Amino acid sequence: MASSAPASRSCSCGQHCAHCLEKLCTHGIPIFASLAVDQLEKIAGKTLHRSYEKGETILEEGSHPDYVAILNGGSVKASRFTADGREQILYVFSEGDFFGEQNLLFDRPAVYAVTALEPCRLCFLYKKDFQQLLADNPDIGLRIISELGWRMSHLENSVRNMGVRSLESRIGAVLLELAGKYGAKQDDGTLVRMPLSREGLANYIGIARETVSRKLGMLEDEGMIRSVGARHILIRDMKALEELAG
Amino acid sequence: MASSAPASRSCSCGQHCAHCLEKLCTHGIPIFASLAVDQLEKIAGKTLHRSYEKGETILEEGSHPDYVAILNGGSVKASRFTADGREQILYVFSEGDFFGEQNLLFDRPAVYAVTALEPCRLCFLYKKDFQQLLADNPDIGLRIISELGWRMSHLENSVRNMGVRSLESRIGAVLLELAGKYGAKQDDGTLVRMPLSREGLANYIGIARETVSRKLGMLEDEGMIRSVGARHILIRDMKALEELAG
DNA sequence: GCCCCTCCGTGATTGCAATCACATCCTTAT
DNA sequence: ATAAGGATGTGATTGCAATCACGGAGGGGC
Repeated sequence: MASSAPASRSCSCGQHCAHCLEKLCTHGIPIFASLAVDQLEKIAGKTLHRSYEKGETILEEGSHPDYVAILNGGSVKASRFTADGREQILYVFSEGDFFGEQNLLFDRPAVYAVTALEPCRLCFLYKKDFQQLLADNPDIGLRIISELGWRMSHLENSVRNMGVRSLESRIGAVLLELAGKYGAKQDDGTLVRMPLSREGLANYIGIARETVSRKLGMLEDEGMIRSVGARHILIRDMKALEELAG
Repeated sequence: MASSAPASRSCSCGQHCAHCLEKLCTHGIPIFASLAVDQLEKIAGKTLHRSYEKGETILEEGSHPDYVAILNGGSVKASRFTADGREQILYVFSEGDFFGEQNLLFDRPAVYAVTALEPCRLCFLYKKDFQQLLADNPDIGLRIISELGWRMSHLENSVRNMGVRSLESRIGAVLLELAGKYGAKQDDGTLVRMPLSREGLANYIGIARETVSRKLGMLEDEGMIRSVGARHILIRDMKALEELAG
């Protein structure tokens, strides 16, 4: 894993131009937001990079990764499996998200598998460098706590939603979430690029694939949304959707 | 809230005897584990203390507490409510657990209410003091990350379990969890003091109260457990229960 | 162009847990 | 002790989503 040669990321133009910043893998990552450019470059120089194709496994359940992985482009899913092979998707990560910090800092095995949902790029920061970084910048610890807090909010929402009976509100909630991450405003509504297939959606909210189809069909009949191809959904009435999601 | 006068907690015997350590509210709290005794005393001197009766609300959903609360004895539940008034319990906290750190560090409103399940004691550490503490001891930040990691594992488990169809395994999982926190080994099994009523259990795992009764009855018929009064359950066959929970 | 394979929608059936209704037990206050 | 109110067990019924089964659509490779 992550065995391809790391491209040097230091800014070759001798200045910190926008162009080079954009190519810097540590740039735009929330947990590194407090670092200065030269620090970003220093860290970037220590990372390994690798691209993954759709469907490739990045991290296996139960493994002991010795790196923090930072998602630099594309999106991945993090999922757990039950004994009888059913998948429960816990998170959909996209650019700027990270994973593996628990395993690295506290030597716990990974409790979920991470799989690419589309072609994506990751950068890996290894244990020693990450710990050094944390020691030098206590601020990063705070930012990690903050990010974990958001992630917990998300899970708390999931648990709450799954405890409720109404399937519709769960569908609504997940559509809103994906709209926030992958949606683009248009004249006639918000067009959402769906990183998950219908089956993926089903495994994300914990219901059957067929039920997802049926409920989405109902929402479409009501004029709330409209399917656009297989991988896009247009939200026509955001307000109604928000009300549905509660 | 927390308006009763704080008792001074510094060690009056002039030495760090076991007796006084036991009374020190900061002693035995995991996130403070790396602090020396004099630091523990210093923090303890800055805390406010208050006791709560069963059923009392400690923290309301949506409020902006400016303290971290550390549970010093007893147990509490953290729960969210749906629009139609249904309760979903997210956590059962007991001695040594803390809450409120997200609200305090990042000024986010509390997303769950916290209510006493039995008489309990809390100590409150206010914003300024907590931030100072974090700044002085970066180690505490790491310990918070660690604890949040465990809490996330718990939620990830909950989501996974709720995504699975089998009610039995969810019941089994929650019994195991409570056994770990409130269980005592005996000759004939593990006796678990149940902090939650049957309705509480139901709201914890997201199913109906009646179903909890029925499923527990089934487990009792199978000889796996035995109800002892209303507030205790004896686990007679731990192995079978673990298998059930997966 | 064609085939193959995966993803997706839809109908019919079934099963399981929510809900409703009520009797009983337990706790607690007076 | 006793009454009152809440918590709990249990049966009957119902509703909703899982499952099963299949046809169709779309997309990628050759």
